[in-house]
Amino acid sequence: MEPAHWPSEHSDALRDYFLKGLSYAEIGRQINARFGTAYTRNAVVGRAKRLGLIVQVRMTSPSIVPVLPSGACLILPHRPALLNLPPKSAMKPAAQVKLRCVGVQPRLVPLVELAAEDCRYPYGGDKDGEEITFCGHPSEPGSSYCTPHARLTRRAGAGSARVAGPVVLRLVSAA
DNA sequence: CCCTGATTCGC
DNA sequence: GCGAATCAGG
Repeated sequence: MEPAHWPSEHSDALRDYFLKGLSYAEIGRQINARFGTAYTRNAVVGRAKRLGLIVQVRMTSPSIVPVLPSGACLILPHRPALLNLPPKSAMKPAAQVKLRCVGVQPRLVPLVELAAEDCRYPYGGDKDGEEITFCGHPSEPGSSYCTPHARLTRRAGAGSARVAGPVVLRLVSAA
């Protein structure tokens, strides 16, 4: 990794997605797809936190209430009904966020030319006003995506990449 | 089992 | 500051 620091574009995208309500994993995948990076969701979370997007609730155990005035009780005098920032929970607008970027070359088929068996994997949804095209690769039966995209929707790296594991410590009982 | 969120810790 | 490892919940 050359850039030890997040480019502003990445941070901007992160903030955008974050405020949009996407999950960290999705944000990470989106950013990775768009910029060709390899941020893990951990990285996204960590970055988001450091960036100040994440609400840090400082709840230390002891003495949550520093002072307890005999008469004055500050029991939430104000009730801000709605906050500017959407709560990290209770929101699922982007149910199925499409992903992109895989080792595949999308045919970028326009919607009008998209066949029934073509992988409906959106490309170009990054920028507003940009034409959205689709992967167009033959999709798996029963799925709307081609193999790589279908699996991209799921987990990454796994699948046929179970190598590089923690070795197979094999005891050679040579004698 | 899979997923995600959030924190901690070493680099 | 960065991100992997790790823990915790669904």
